[in-house]
Amino acid sequence: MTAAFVPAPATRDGNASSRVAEGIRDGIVRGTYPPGARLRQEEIAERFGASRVPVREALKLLEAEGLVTLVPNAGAWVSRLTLAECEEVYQARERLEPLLMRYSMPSLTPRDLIELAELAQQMTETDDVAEFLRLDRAFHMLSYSGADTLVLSDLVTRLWNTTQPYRRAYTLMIDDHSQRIVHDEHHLLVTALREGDLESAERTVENHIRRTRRLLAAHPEIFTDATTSHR
Amino acid sequence: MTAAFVPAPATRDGNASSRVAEGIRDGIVRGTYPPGARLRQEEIAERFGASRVPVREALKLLEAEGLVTLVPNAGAWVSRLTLAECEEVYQARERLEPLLMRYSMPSLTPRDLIELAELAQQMTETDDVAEFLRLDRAFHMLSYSGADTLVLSDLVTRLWNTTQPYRRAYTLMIDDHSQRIVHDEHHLLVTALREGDLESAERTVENHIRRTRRLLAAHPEIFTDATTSHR
DNA sequence: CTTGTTGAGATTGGATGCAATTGCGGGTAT
DNA sequence: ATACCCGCAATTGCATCCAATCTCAACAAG
Repeated sequence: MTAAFVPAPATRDGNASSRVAEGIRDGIVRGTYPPGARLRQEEIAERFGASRVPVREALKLLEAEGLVTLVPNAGAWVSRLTLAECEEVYQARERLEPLLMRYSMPSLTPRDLIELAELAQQMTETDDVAEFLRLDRAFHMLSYSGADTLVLSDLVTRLWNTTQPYRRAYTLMIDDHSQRIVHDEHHLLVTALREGDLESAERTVENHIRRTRRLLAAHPEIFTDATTSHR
Repeated sequence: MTAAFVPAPATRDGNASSRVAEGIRDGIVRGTYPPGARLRQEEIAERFGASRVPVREALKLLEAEGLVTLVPNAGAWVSRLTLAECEEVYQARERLEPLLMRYSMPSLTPRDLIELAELAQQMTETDDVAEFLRLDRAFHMLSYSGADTLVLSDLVTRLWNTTQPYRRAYTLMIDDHSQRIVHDEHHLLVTALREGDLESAERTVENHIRRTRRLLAAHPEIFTDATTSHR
């Protein structure tokens, strides 16, 4: 028979619950759902063309990922981190990401290195915050793409996800000087990878994360939310 | 009014889904549900006196915790780790637990230290594997109990949970020599904590985990399962 | 003006029932 | 004997429905 004539409602792959979870996760990471935002089951169900049952399963999943805070009989909110919690995540990342880099580096191809350099370059050329964040994430994820790990890459991705809203808030207010340092660090990382200097790559990653952590700590106002006080 | 006359079915606190999740998690950690075991929704629902809906939510939660592997339209199994994945978890622990120790140590009370020494002593006196594992877990968790962290302690607990079945399998086959080393390491840790030597405490923890990782790697037969081939 | 109370509406939690998919066993052809 | 195919039982996925609980705004008291 010829190709399918099915309209393909654009939302037809995978389970409803996984689809919903992915959608909400995406919304949180992209900033559509900011920290503290209430997530109403019915609203989400309608948004994804499903009933409330798969939505609740998705919320449970995201709760375990740390992206959503569930209060029994009350509701679900996008998780909000305190500065202290955010620093915990960053400190965990400082220790885990160099390890992941160790797994990844040996398997990075010359093609990957070229692409990394391109991403780093593109980051210097954009003014759009969303684009900046997208490129930054793509850059680092690509630098870890050589790692043939399941647990570790998953873990790191999750830590990235939970802190993404604060990276966004922070990115909105950094000055040219700080931005320059970010670019320098990325360039240093690419260089270390190119030279096959694992030690240097690991330390560059660690420093990159540490510096961001300290900058976040210097801007506690990011965490004292202006709107509601939900957690 | 006087105390409630409700029969209290012993399963009456919290949501059904949380209760079920806790129950299954407990079963996996205690070894009741071994890796690879099939988890049938209806069976679990009956076991916990609930319907299948909260069971499914619990399974989703546990999937995100890494304890359960969900295959769409097929079923749920207790997660089975390969040796490589287990080593990933242990390497992550090697980096995260010293950090957690750093948070915890300053807040440990003299009472905690006494209890730690007691737990370490009790471990040398038991022959029962389940008891040994229980004490080991209690020992380490107590050593981290000073940490006023949410993210980090949660993370570490989860990593412990996912590898618990393999610790059990491994404990079943260690000789007196290896067991002696475990006790020595615990004693060293208590000493370091007592002396307030953070550096030493961190390194002892790291070494303790690293040694276990290497011993697990020396017994790959633990991971090649004899029964089914489900993952 | 602030704080506590109360009741209706909104929202979540869970059970049941049905459709969809999978896995498995017997049968058949090679 | 082996590989393949088909059909039924078992199991999962999901929508709907009802009960339980919370939210919130209006109101009253201090």
